[in-house]
Amino acid sequence: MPSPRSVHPQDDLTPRQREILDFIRNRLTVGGAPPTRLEICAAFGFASPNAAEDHLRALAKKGAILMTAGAARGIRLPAPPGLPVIGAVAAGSPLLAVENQRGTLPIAPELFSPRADYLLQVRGNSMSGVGILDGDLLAVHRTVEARSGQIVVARLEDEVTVKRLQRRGSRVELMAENPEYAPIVVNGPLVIEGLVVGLIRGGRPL
Amino acid sequence: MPSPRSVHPQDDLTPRQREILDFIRNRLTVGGAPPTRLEICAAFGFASPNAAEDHLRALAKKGAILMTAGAARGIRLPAPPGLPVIGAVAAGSPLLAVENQRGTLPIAPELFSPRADYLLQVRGNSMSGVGILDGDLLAVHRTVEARSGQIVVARLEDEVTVKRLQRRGSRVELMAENPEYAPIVVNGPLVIEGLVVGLIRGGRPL
DNA sequence: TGGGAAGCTGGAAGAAAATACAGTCACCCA
DNA sequence: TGGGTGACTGTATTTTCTTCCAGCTTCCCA
Repeated sequence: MPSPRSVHPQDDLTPRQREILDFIRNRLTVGGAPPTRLEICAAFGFASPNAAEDHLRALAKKGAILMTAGAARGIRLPAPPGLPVIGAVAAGSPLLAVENQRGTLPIAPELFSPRADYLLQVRGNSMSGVGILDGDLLAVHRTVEARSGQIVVARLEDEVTVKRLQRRGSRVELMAENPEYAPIVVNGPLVIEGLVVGLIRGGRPL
Repeated sequence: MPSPRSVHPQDDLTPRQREILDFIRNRLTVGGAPPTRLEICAAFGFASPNAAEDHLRALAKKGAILMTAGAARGIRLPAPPGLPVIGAVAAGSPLLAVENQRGTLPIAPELFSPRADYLLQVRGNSMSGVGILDGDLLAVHRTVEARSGQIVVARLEDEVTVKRLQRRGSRVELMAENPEYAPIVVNGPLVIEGLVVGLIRGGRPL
């Protein structure tokens, strides 16, 4: 079995490599074309093009970039720039959620702050009070840290739900934003999957 | 006065030049980097790199592309691909609206259907019933045609507002989606500025 | 009817870029 | 106390790319 490469190749990069990758990303979005070795040298103060070459080799080996041999500016990003769309999640009374990627939308993760890692399609109207409606795509930042009052993507057993996190002392509650839905008092294992950092609605006239 | 170059530089291109431009656009989005002269030759069957060079010169002269002299793959697109963000519009009781571009967000117009032409920032909560909240960015498709029941950007005198259009025979009403706001019965001049085709909320955790 | 403009061929010079080879230095780890 | 890895310097070679030159054909239009 081949080594199970991380879903986020940038996770196992060194800090320096991450800097290089960020620079390449920036050049691709701002300038429209990937940098050359010499441009990387100029940006980081390297005296030798081989310093850049080494970094690119390392990034390519880790899957963070793709390189076209022999081509000028032959650096490409492996994943088409955009956010993966994850299948519907129960936002009504929690239903089974499938972590199944439906596709990709050409939206920059940096459009949101903190950066979005994926889009999650909402099912149900339990959060309609804060303008999250059935079918909306939520931009989610992957994290396990969430403060009380924030809207989170949470997993209870095998069910994924979007709710407002409420900590009252030791008690943890998941609050809907719709009077028709009662708060869920957590006593089983709760996993915070991420923080809701944005919302996209579209594809048809509203 | 210099010739008033069109806002859409691709409008006064020859069919062949448009083909070349489309190819460059495709390479930029699919491949991540602009093509070289020889790659253009290969794609179109040219025998000489100068055929590509001539086209690039023509495209640059017409403002459809920008070229960095001496750089490999030095072709760039003039407008950063994205949607202009228009300043806040009154979505409460209609206030003065400024058609002032604040900036640009890197979002593909084709993300919405029909295609979005600009983003309009909402002020007020008159449309909260359909999940449009204060500060949201609405994706707007520029059109004067709207059917009854659609959510439109409308101009009444000098005021711009977002409401649901309601035609009852000859009477035209602009309905809020919030019980605190009364319907507006239109008797003065009404201009439909566009159709709301999407929504983006972000920039901070919700 | 003649003169641009668009759209090409063919060739070639020189700059820009990729890439190989041979090292150095610091750090972590077994 | 090595040995591997990351992060570089310095030099050199080859390939890719840009860019220029000189021409050719077709079409439109004044």
